[in-house]
Amino acid sequence: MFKGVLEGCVLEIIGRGKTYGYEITQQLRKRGFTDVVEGTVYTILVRLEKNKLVNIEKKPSDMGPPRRFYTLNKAGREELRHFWAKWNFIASTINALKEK
Amino acid sequence: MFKGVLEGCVLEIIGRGKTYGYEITQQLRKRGFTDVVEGTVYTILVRLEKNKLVNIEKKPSDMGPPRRFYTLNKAGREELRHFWAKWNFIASTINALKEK
DNA sequence: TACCACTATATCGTATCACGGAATAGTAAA
DNA sequence: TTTACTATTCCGTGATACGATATAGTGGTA
Repeated sequence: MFKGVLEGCVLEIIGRGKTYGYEITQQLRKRGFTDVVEGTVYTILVRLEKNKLVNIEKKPSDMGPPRRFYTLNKAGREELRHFWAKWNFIASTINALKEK
Repeated sequence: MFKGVLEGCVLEIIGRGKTYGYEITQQLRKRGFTDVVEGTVYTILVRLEKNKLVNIEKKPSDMGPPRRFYTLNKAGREELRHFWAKWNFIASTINALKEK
């Protein structure tokens, strides 16, 4: 029930525009997920690819090795919507438990 | 980072008064965690015991086999406080991501 | 009696998730 | 040439939770 929260966050970030693993990691860190490591993000990206939720484009970079750019496909956008619905449910359930 | 959310919920329920595995499961279901199964709760209870967060008392029941009643000890109450602090942080981080 | 429903605990195997570490690769600056 | 930074990949591991099943006790009912 509580699984895949980080995956949902990664989906959300990809949903905001074409991006790549390293940048996603930076984004997450900046946003409060301070101790997310690259390894974690890349495993999630591999999973997203395996589950066919993303399109991938490989482009050379002048700042290091080539980057793999991710965008959400239709299934990915659908999954993202599911994720937020699930999150809202979880958050309200737990907040209710907290308060009463 | 997202681990142990269900464990925290179990701690909260125990924190409200002496209770036992089966009853905890019912409570969780009633409160929205509709598909929590006994197996899951018992693994958590074993973990709480192993981590010395609870006191246990065994009492006969006239409604079935004897029950193992759990209460939080000092470490358990401390852990519960930690859990809610962590949860508040997670919830606000994710809600911030959701909104902007 | 035999069977079922409900209460209650325990245990085992498994999948998934996320972590941590290390290797590899590329560019640029010191 | 060494270091720092960007960037990806892979591998091993631990923790969490799920699912299924076994066991045990009580009470009702056919």
